[in-house]
Amino acid sequence: MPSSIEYIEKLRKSGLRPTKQRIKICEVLFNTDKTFHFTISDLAKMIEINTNQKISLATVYNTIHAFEKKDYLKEIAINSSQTYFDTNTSNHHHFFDEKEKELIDLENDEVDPIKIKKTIPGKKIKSIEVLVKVDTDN
Amino acid sequence: MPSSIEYIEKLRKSGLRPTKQRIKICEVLFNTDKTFHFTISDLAKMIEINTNQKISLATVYNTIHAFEKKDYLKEIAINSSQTYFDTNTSNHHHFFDEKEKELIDLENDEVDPIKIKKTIPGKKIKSIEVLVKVDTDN
DNA sequence: ACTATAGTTTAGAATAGTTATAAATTAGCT
DNA sequence: AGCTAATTTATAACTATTCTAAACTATAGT
Repeated sequence: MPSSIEYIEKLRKSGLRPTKQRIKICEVLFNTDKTFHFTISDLAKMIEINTNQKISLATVYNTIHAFEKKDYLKEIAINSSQTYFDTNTSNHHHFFDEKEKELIDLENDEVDPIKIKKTIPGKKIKSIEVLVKVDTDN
Repeated sequence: MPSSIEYIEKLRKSGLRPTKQRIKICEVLFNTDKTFHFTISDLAKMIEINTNQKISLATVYNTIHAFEKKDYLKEIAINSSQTYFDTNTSNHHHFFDEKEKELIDLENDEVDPIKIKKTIPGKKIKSIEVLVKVDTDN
């Protein structure tokens, strides 16, 4: 459970000025043992609940994009009307329940290693993402 | 290279009335040996080029969704500002070049079988999609 | 063939998520 | 304290997509 001083350090180290908005967003995202998935609107609600200080939606977007660029967060590849982010930045995959719009982590060691046999001339692999769509069992 | 009569049959068989708009869209999508990837705006451009008859954008959306539901097409899970579709409905995966916004097929037999070791109680797997993000090799 | 009806198309409005703008504020230097 | 560049902010703009409701059309039954 890092303190705000640690977030200030973390932000500074990655070249981001530790503003009170960024520190607050760090607290909302990282003051927990478990990682989680969220959309911008989820996050906006969490901030509103956790705080008296209001953060503009534009700032929330800016901050999340900055955090993503600095690898505090990962964007998850699904198409949904909203973009999902993950505070778990380790190499891992996802289940997605389209009905519940719910994401569940699928750790790397829960999937047999993905071996890609095809190569594309002039291109190198940057990431491999597995999305397992699930449905209610009936 | 199916003829429009074959598209009429195909549409009827799946319970879709063979309107001239749907037949034209079938021609644009399926009158080719190779399958391909497209966005709605790609498709709208292709229709404009291939035809004198104008098709309303709402109809293009309606038709693509109807075709997707009938498994003429597959939607590809990536997050991009636009949704991608694939005329290749076989079980397969994709490379995605984020810079070029280009998709490349990765056939099922070009990836070692994906074995998911985790299960979610009450949920069953509907699909497994692998997205390999690539970057210019340098 | 004619008609009724349900399905389809259409233009345009509405919606929603996201990005851009440009003015006000703030962090961090000297 | 004062300067400067980075950041925040409210709001406008943008864009992909969906909705609406009126006009049109395929087709089944007569």
